[in-house]
Amino acid sequence: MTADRYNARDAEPRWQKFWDTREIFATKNDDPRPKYYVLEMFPYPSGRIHMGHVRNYTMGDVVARYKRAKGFNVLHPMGWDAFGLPAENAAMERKINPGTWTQQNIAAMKAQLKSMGLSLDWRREIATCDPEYYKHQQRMFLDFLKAGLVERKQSKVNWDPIDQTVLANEQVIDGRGWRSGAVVEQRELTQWFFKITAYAQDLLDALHRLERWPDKVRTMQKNWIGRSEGLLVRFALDPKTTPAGEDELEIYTTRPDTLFGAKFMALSPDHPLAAAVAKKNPALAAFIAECKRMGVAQEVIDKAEKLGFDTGIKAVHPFDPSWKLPVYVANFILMDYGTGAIFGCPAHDQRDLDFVNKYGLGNTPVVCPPDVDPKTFIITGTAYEGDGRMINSRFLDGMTIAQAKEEVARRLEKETRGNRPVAQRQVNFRLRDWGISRQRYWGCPIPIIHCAKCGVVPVPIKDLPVKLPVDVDFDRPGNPLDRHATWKHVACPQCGGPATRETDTMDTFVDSSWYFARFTDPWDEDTPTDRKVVDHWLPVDQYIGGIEHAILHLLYSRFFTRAMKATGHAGIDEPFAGLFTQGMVVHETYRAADGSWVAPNEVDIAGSDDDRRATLKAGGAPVEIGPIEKMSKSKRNTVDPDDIIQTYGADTARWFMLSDSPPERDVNWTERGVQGAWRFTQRLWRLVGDAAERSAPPSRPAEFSAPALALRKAAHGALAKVSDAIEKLHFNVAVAHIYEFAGLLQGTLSEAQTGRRAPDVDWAIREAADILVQLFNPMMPHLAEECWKVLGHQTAIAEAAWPTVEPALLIEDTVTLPVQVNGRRRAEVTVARDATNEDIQAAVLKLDAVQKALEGKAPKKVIIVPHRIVNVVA
RNA sequence: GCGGGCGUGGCGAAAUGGUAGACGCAAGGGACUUAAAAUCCCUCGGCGCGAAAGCGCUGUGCCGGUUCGAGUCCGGCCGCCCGCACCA
Repeated sequence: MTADRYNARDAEPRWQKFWDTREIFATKNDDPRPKYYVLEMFPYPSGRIHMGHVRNYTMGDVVARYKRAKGFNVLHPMGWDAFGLPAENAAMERKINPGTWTQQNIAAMKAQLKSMGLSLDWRREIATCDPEYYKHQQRMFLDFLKAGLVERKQSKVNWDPIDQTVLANEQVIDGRGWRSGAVVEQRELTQWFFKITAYAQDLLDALHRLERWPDKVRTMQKNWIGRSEGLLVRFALDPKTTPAGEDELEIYTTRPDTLFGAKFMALSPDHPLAAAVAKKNPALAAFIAECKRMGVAQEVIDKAEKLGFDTGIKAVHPFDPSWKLPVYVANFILMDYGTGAIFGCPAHDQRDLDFVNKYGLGNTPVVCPPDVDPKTFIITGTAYEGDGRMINSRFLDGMTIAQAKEEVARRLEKETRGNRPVAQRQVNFRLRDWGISRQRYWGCPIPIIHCAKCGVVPVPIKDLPVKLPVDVDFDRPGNPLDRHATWKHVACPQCGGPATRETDTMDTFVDSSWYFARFTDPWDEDTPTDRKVVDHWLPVDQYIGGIEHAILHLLYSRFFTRAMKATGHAGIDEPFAGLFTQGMVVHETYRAADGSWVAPNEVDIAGSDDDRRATLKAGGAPVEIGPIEKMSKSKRNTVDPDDIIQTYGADTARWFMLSDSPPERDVNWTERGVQGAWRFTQRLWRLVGDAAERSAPPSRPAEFSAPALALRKAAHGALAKVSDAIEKLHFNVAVAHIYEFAGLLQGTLSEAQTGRRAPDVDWAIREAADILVQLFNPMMPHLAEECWKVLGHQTAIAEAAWPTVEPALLIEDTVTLPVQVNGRRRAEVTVARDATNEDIQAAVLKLDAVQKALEGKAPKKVIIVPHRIVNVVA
């Protein structure tokens, strides 16, 4: 006999302990079975897990448990992305050491993850703030440096003068530091860079091979890399108008075909030629200063008007020495794309058109759209950027854009000035090198020593790790490493003289760019990876995480894996063979009368769906129900996973996360939905209990009666469908099939209750119950273990093999086909499975409904799709 | 502006070009109960006919097209969401 109610609070910790002590989820590297590596993006240890984590890790766990049952040696590890700014903020606010704060958070979140019943190999746990982890990262930094993949160079950065740190673009809001509120300055700083651009073409090309990645992510990366093919053109400058030493201007264009529509040239305010002219022209110097002050914030750019300043310089058209173009400095030209200079063709570029309309430079259309008379084609407020034939372009007239591009390139490549061709073809990328220097404490120290005599000296590998000092203070802004009394002062490894450490630390995205490789052998003390082991496990077969990492983390990891290959730390290019990006967890919002946000657990909801009313639990004041939005602290519409697990159990939370929406879409967390999931766990428990009371014959019956056979067919059909859905990560579909099958088994049980008990039916019921429990085991593992035991199994279901479909049971003797007449469904016909088309046609034409629909006409054609449909065409 | 995705009942959603709405939620009706909860059964896109079983028409944002057959493929609109963006 089983208890009436399933008690998750009792069962879940018990089974978690069981799995733990038996080390059921400990993965061996030398296991001979085929490998399967499933990974969810590891969390930042903020202190508490949130529902997004629950969704992410539940999906991964379903895959892990399913693949394990299917006979794979599954690697399913977990760790902590443990460096980052929040720890420093906590240090400042609460006077607690960032390391201590992080460790406390890890302990708390690990307990929460354990309460979810995830099938993780915790022996492989890593934290990126652990010197045992980051020493290997420092080692790879040095190897990358030796391989020419790391570079130190000056670059323009956002500098917060109050916090005295570099800010990422995302941390600059309306031109001000997000924390200090100070107006951010543009500074030239010397920084460390990973040369991701060295792999720009390869990172782009390989996207085509990532077939199990969402198209969306591939497209985003493609756009981010931003390849363009164009022409570098050297324009001669009219010496009469140009400062000494400057005789030409090189520009980059993807539209050399529009060269005869040129009206002006434009330089970036950061262009050296602009600086040269500004030396003798205070008005230009002032203009350039104004442009730089505008900054890079998105808001500013959106609103900024196109502004220019005429330098007085004239450039000579490459096809016509008598054609002179004015050279402007313009605020919309970026120094770090192409050459920082352009020629402007206003008729076919909106920005250029806006510019000439402001400065009265006019425009000449050179590409005429199809079906438009060139004589009447004029451009006024909107540039024409489409296809067409060349006009007003001398020798290009009549050509297509592609032909014209080619013709211009061919001619200018042949022409020379000063022994060099006037133009050359060039591929350009939008992608920039990855600046990894951060003026922060809580990150991986960059293992470099600066010596006045020897310059930049790598820390010898034997001296790794360069550990972070623990005795730091956060009472002032700025980098505590820089002002630490002793830490940075060291002897130069080369000359032994006094030297200082690099006090910048690495961007935390470096930490997460190789953790998936470290999981394969986290015990290796000497090297970042064991080549045999890492090449066995990688690539990750299924990676699961949020879309917010579509570019940064996923692109950095792709680069890092290539760099690891180049330096012998791995043998592959692509780290993630399969990628799945899950949707967010969203929830209704609530607002009190005074406009303040109210949390879901402070609200009572009454009324039906179309007339729902919310009131405060405390006091009963009315609450306004707002739109459904992403769970966030600011809107207070979060639900605490601990509360849900306490109230309903982890299995219920997991089930609901999977059941309601397709995994890539947002899921709306509702109390009703969770209750529905909870009721289903209880229903399964009762159902399995009832089934367990059937004493199945010890051996399989030789023959099955119709009801037994029907149940067996349903069980094996469900098995096939659920397996297929899990393979495709269609968890909501898998859940639906389980609901359906559970309902059917329940129906059979209550029918069998009233009738005479038959051994073959009982046998089929026991088989069906076993299959049912196996099917929901990946989603609700604790309940499954408990049910498995009730069904009399001696071993854990976590170690049971996935059941095998009996293919014969999926084949019906007869099939029922819908019959259409002229595409409208009129009847159905049941025929033998192997009936010939002639038989089917004869049977169909005999049907009254068909004859009626034909209205005496003879059928022209009868289309029979085997086992699918019949369509009679009259 | 460029790129990508989506649009199906009251709601979340299913549906290799082949019976649209599986499954769940909500709702309505019934059984059980002193009552409630829980549980079980039935109904559930719209319109119409019928006492009922059932039958007919209509229906997947809008307009066209391809096809024996379109939620699905193609073209054009409309709407929503997401990403990128003075990238020459």
